[in-house]
Amino acid sequence: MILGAAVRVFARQGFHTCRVSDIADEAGVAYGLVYHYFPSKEAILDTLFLERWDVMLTAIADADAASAPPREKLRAVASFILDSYRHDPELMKVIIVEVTRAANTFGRTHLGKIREAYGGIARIVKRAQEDGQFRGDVDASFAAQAFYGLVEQVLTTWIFEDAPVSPTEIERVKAEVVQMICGGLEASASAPAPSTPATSHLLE
Amino acid sequence: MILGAAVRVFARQGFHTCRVSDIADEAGVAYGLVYHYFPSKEAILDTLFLERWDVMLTAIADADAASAPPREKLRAVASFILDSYRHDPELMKVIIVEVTRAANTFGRTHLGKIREAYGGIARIVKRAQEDGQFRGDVDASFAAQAFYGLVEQVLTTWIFEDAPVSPTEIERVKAEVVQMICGGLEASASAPAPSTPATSHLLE
Amino acid sequence: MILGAAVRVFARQGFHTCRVSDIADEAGVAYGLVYHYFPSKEAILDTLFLERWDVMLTAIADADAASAPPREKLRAVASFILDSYRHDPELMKVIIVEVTRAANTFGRTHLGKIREAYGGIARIVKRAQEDGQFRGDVDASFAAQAFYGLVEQVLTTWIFEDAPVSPTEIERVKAEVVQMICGGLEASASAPAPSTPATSHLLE
Amino acid sequence: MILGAAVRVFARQGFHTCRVSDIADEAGVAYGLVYHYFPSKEAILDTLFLERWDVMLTAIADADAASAPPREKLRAVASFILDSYRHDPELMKVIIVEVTRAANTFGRTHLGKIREAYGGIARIVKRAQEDGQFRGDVDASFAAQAFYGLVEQVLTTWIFEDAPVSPTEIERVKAEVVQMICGGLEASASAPAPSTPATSHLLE
DNA sequence: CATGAATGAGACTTCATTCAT
DNA sequence: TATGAATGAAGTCTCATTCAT
Repeated sequence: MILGAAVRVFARQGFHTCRVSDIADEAGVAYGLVYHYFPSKEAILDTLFLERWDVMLTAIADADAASAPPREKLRAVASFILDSYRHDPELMKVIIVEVTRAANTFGRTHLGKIREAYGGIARIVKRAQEDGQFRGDVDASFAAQAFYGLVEQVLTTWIFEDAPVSPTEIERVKAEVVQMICGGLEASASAPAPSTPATSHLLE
Repeated sequence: MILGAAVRVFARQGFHTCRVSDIADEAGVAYGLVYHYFPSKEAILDTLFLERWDVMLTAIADADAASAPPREKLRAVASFILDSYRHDPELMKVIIVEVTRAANTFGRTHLGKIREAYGGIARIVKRAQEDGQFRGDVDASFAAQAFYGLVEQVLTTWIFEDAPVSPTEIERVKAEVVQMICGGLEASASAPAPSTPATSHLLE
Repeated sequence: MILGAAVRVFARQGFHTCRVSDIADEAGVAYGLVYHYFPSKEAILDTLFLERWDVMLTAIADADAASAPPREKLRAVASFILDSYRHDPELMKVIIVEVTRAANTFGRTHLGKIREAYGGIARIVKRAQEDGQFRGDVDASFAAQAFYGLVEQVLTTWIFEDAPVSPTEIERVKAEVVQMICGGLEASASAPAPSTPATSHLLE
Repeated sequence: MILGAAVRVFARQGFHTCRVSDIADEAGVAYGLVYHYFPSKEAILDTLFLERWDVMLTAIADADAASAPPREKLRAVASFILDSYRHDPELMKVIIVEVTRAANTFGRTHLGKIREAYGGIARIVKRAQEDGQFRGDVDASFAAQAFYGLVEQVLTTWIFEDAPVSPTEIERVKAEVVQMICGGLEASASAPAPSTPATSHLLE
């Protein structure tokens, strides 16, 4: 399947460094066939991103809609993203490296979609602030950036390490992310709360 | 000056999308001259990155060496990076977009240098944990990722917005970053402490 | 019908600029079917041309065979060609633009057929010269070129204008063509003779 | 020289059938160099056409401006075009086959320029009609089409024959063209007038 | 130092044609 | 008949890099 091959090739070589024929080779087809299904190399990446990102937007919305403490909502989002990485690290690498951080190319193209994710997380924070569960003196958008930035930084580190990440580590990081964002670093800060395991992720 | 022109062009068009002649045009010289000073297009970006990154590594080391509470140390680092952005947003954009997040190309080349920065921040955290000022149940490397990830996320957002950032906003964000990382989001967490203004940044 | 679709597409986009799939789309069939009826894209144009051109050769021969004054014979030929344009301007456009003037491609392939037309017209002139009705000091082949060149120039102009031509204008041009070729431009030359309407054309 | 090579290649193979590398090979340079001077293959043909066509427009205007009988003016125009063919048949072939008759591609692009030529010839006719030297019952534009169509038909025939044309034949044709257009075919029509040799042509 | 003509590998993309269904 | 997935040769164009001047 061409999309699958594209994910592997984009992840391995990067969008700009790979050729369309690399994708075709990886898929075991003639490269003309790639153009039978996609109008251009860029369209392949667009398709990959949009398909998966929309699932994530839904996951964020679902997390927000749940009747759970904010810690749990954020945990659900982190869980979703990290599980997505666990199930298809190559796709997540492509999305992060080639899209969400590519300010001059695809990032600009998909800026609206990317901001939707930030906005969804910010909404979770805002609601928690209104309920008095999160302190009100932090800008909700800023908090969303902290949360998302941390998760993407973790993924970026794994991406650079290029080594498989164990389920155990994934679970530990989920807890750490939530605790970090909610409780902060300082000794006087709140202690971590027990967590519920997440049940869905980006690529089930 | 060719390096300055390269910064502007890389920032505006991206490394892969610009041509060597674009840099030469921006610098007002013939493109052959670029090869008088640099062996290749890649070498220009390498030079840009290495020159500036080393200054940052020094700034992190300096912050760690100071006898100040960890909050202040982290604030100094955040301050340095954010002031660097304020003084040369184009260079910071290039470094972030084209190097530190470019897992398949320059990011891999400069992985060692990039990790040094994480390590420096982690050292600050570790020391604070040993002193009992930061809780010990958080992995110091993880905390460093949270801190650095947040700062880079803020910069990435500004980069995408492509709008000038006011000194006031920069200062506000410095405080928010430290408070976010140290105090966390929850209502029971510690209140923000007063801050000291930073005195140096990446591009003085 | 595929030939009809091909005419429209060749006329609209040109032979080299259209794709076989454009023809299939226009015909409302899958493009594989085109190859069921024609061995190649070129063969479609060959077929279009040959089918129609042979009708014209017959028309020229018929005109010559008639017992009529040379003016009438030439008028019959002009009439045939111009009426052909009126009834299917797209087909005539394709024949002229893609074949009779395409010296490097189809024009060369069908050179023999094209010359037959010139020869037929020249024969009409020659006979008129032998009868003393046309002056003898003009090369018959040259006269045929003048005649045919004028008609094709008129059609080319209409083709470029891409506007429908009224029956009235067609009739006027028929008279003008004959008068121009037979009487010339000069004031002392012979006056136009009344004309008989033509009864057949290339595409009845 | 690249333009010269392009003329030869376009003439030999046709615009659509040749590759840019054929032009480069013919010119004895790397094909990248072609793109150093021209932005595209099309631009080469545009340049070829426009450079030469403007010379012809000037020649037509000059002929019209001269104080000579209309026969002489038309003879000057025919002379110019036919001499142009004699001096660079390949260029004239390219202009006629690939531009002035290419209704779907370059002909459309340069329609304005092409019509200027028709207009210039029509102006000569119109003036002669006003002077009473040409009969007034012929549309001047139509007469221009007859004249130009005849000349292009002669050139097209030579182009298809692909054989060198002798100076003698060229001269004979000049006289025949003028006589044909001015005197017509019929026996009662005016006799040919003696002609003056032309002194310039498209490619001196 | 400085120029820009020249090179040519390499990328994307097109599309006529084949063929299994 | 009819479809459209699949092929791959071929073509245009880009651009990093070299080098004579």
